[in-house]
Amino acid sequence: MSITQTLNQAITIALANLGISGVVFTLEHPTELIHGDFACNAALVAAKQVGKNPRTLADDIKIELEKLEIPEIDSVVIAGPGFINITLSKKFFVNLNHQIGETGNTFGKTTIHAGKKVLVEHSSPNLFKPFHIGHMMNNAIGESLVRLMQFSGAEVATMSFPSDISLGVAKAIFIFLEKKPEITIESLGDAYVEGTKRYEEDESVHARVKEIADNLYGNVDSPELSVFTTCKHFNINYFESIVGKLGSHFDSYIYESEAGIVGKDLILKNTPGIFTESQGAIVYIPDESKKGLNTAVFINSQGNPTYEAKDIGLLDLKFERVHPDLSLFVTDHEQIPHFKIVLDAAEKINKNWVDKSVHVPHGRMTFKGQKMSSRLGGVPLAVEMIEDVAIEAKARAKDPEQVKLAESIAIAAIKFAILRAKPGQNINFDPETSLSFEGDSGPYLQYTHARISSVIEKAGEQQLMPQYSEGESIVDVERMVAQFETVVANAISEYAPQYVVTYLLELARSFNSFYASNKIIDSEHVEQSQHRLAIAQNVQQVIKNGLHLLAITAPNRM
RNA sequence: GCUUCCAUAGUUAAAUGGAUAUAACUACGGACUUCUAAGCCGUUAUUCUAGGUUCGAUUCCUAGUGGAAGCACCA
Repeated sequence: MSITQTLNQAITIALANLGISGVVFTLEHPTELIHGDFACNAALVAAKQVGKNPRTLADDIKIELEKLEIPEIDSVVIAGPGFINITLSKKFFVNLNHQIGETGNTFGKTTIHAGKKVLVEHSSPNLFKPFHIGHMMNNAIGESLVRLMQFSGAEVATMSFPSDISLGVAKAIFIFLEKKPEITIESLGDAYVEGTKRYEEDESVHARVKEIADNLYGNVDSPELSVFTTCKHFNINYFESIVGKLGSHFDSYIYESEAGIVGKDLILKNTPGIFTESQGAIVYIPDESKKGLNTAVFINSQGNPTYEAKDIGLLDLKFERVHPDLSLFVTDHEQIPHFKIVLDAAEKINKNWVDKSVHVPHGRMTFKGQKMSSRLGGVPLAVEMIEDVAIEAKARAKDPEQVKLAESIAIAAIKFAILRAKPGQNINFDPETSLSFEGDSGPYLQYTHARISSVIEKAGEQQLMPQYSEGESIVDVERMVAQFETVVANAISEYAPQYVVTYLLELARSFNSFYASNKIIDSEHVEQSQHRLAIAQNVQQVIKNGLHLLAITAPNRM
């Protein structure tokens, strides 16, 4: 039983002994450690029901709690308007130290989604546009959710949904067939931009582009299909090499082309019925009662499925292939209205899909105050940005060994800037100010980890082994370590990686402060030294596990 | 016009309805004959406006101001 469960139960019993039941109270870590390890608001919430002053009631609850003699509780203090502040006992910390040693890299793992299957779809690329820093934002959040879900006890499947087909792609293929350039990531991007431009300027190419689109949508054997397939494979390799660097792996892909076929079929089966023909297209008209939902085109007048229909197909394929109990998908928040409509329509086809799906929207990166758009040039590519930041990291390296780490430090700095914010929030991304190696930053967390590794290694030379001592008093860093499990649990249930980020910063700061004023390796005070080493080791493990949840590497040296 | 989201120090961000709103960057100052100075300690500064609900509001509700997004065949 976790400490939270133990305390919850104890408070419920204490309340029951006072004849109080049905009170919904919270048990949380106070902002300041001075207030104890846990704070409970039961007295504040129940005061009215009982007709007592909150502080008086809190005092009564305290007495009942003390009667229970819970070994994990050291003391109970009533503070402020009537908070019940609980400080944990030495026994608890001894057990915790034990637990961290035993669980290691899985310390912090919960059972929130135990026995369930969770699907996470993220990082979906457009195969004719290079992977830019907007994609990197999606990836950072998506990958962190994957890791969090793995820590939820669920079996996790990952998926990406590449856009391989659209009228825009047909335009790009048109350019490719005409110019036959060597396939590179640049030529793909250029063809996309040029195709769009050409289509706008020259109406005479419309018929040919439509023909290409039809052949691609219909999977018809043709020169365009062959070029298209080659480009697609090329780009998937490029995509995998980048996301691999960022720590992601995808168990499977569903392409828009597949989803389009399935989606179109489903729409047609439900027309008329759920969908309606209108002006040559097939549309979905939401019920009058659905305020704010607009009519959307699912199959256009050319007979091709739109993004809406593709998403219906995607839902069908996801549930048919993976059978998830929970299906998360991560996209830009500008797609919120789109998914509202799609899910509203989807609910009428298969309610199960909608009940089990959760859309996790993220903000956009604004860059030097301007919103980035991939249709315009000048959007920084992910690889370029990593290289740029890595130059700075290299400049700080003290030896050739460290130069090799530059890239992973750069990635840490970038990911940190993304993950520290609430996912829905737009991020003002100015490398000058947002990307830091000092203070609240990814490298700061990495540095703290590396520093601890170094200390523990040095201790080994002096034959000092980390060992928890009952005689040593408990310090703030240890109390911080005890909060990790709660933080992970909250991050999982709210899809909120920023909780982990904020917590790791506090933990690292707390440790660095401890480190600055306490000598860890000290052969004259062996017991104390061993105890401090045990603390260092626990902090190191928690930082490592926390960074893992953010998909940031934890180097042993830097 | 309709719908939705957002507004926190000079800047970038944090805060399940809780206690003195948390940090970092910047600026200035400081400590260290100790294990990694990408570190530590200190100083200054913040909830858009007006109401409401509540024991308690950055958080919930109403109105306003300012910004962003979506609103028929792009994704």
